[in-house]
Amino acid sequence: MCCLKPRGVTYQYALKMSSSSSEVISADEIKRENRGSVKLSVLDPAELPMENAELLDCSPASLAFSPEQVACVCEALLQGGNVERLARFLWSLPQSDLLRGNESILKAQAIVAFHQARYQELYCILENHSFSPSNHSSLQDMWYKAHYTEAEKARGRPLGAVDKYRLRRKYPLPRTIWDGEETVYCFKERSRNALKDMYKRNRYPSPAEKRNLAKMTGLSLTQVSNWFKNRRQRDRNPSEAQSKSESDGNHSTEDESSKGQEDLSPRPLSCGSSCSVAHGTAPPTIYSDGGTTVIQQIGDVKIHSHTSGGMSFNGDLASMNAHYINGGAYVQSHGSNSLLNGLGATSGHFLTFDPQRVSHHSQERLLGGSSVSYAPFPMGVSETASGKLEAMQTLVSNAEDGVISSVVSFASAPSTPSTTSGGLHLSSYNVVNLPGSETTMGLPPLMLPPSSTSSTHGSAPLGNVVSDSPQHLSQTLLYTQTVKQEPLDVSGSYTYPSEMPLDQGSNLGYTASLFLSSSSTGGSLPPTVTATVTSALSGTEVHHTLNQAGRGLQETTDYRSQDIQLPNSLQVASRAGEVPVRVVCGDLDMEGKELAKLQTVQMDDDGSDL
DNA sequence: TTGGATGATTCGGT
DNA sequence: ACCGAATCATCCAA
Repeated sequence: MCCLKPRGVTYQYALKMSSSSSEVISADEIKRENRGSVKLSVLDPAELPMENAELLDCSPASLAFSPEQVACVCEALLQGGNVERLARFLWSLPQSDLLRGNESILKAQAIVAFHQARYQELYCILENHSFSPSNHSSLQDMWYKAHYTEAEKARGRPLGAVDKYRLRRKYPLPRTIWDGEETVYCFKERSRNALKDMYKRNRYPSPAEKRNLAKMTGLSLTQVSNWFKNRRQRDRNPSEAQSKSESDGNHSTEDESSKGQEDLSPRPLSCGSSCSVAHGTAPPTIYSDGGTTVIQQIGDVKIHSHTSGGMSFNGDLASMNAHYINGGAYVQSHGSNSLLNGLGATSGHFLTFDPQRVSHHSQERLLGGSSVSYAPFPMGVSETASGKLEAMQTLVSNAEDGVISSVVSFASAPSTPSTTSGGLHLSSYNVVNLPGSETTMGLPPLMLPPSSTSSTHGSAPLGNVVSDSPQHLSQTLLYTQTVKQEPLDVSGSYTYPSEMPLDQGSNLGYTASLFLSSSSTGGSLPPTVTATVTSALSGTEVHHTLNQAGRGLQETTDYRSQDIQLPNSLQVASRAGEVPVRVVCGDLDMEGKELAKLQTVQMDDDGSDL
């Protein structure tokens, strides 16, 4: 083997070859030209410095194309759009090449079969070989068009939209060219859910948010914009578009939540549509639903947000539990209805508050920067709830054009539910989202009216997280984040991490719990952090174990759930003064496809791969 | 076949 | 450029 080193053959090379030698129509011809004056010149001559000499010295036998080269030529001809030439090229290939199962060759064969109306062969190819997702779209089109064409020929008349719809039902896509995810009106369910989720939070997303949404959903910016425009329009005019559908009770919960706010529109709401359910201050409603505590505040909420120990819930829906274990002292709230208690992953708590509505522009500005704080739980909420308040969380969310950072602090809060002066233990553990991590957050960013942005008590600046004393033996941080979206959601303006995929396909919403535990290994070894994420819907658990510096991510269980998503970057620090531990959870996409790509990496305490 | 649901387009206003 | 309103085209389930 001498010439035409596969590694030297690039796609560009094939393209150039194809375009520069328009007469090349078959492998043999290409080979002949190789021997002649037409060189298989790569775009970068330095890549094959001896190319000409090698070519000239090659024996005929050595001119056989490698599989990569064949695939490369196929791709080039495919892109060139000359099916006839592609057909001749395939025809000239030895059977052994065709049988290799190379995807490019298979795709080329499929296209040729389609254009030559050999549909059974096309179906056979598509049904019996798995194709990469990048080819799914075109192959799906081919699959349907082939069936359409067959049906049209059989009927002798063009097909109508309904005819095509029936054919699609009759001949569903094979899983070899379809990821199995249902698409309705061209939008995948997950994309739709992402749009709905964003709409709940903000009916008027900023351009940056639209771009991010488009990226997440795989839709174009125009599609995203159209979706929001249509959505707003149809929320505004339910009498026209929805009056009938309302009567049959077949509306989605999301739609209902949108309708609930509709009389208050036009009113872009970055804080969530629930803001508009009612005005005035109303006591929060607390109810429990199968172990899920739901607190709902209708109307404006201003709860000692500026006093020490005061609590300010500005997200419409937020639920967190914090449990603090230190030296064996486990602090947990009590009472079945208490907030911020319950360690179980399935004990979701659901808090809903309606922040004071603000003007359109103010709302939009919220996305550009806000500060939110969770203070202890002293007001009526916790009074109604029977449980003690023993955990405090503070979350600060700053968003600037899609860049959000948050700081969450946990501290032992006083068990006196009605007081607002509970001591804050700022030296306690912190969960910190890295400031640079775009809009992905480990904890839901909450949005506040600008008037409340100053309430940040209990929040620990990032600097406090960084520590210099990594030796806190036997310390464990256990942090639980539980988020549950209820079908009765009053508008769901809860601000999920923008890239957290929601499973709204079921009315149950989802529950995601995050446990981060840290235990020192003693001595100079950094602590090990284990993160466990549980989806209440699927019951799937994901464990992450990593070393102190965040080096390496460990997936110790399969990640079958597509209901939840870890934040891209979550920094977990032990007590102030300790070296922070960073959890990098990978860049997961909405489709959850990347989930499967996460590799299991066993990490030793020192961070080295096992 | 029908009618609601939904994405896309057009148009005028800001 | 973005919005709302009106409308169209298509999808889809009954």
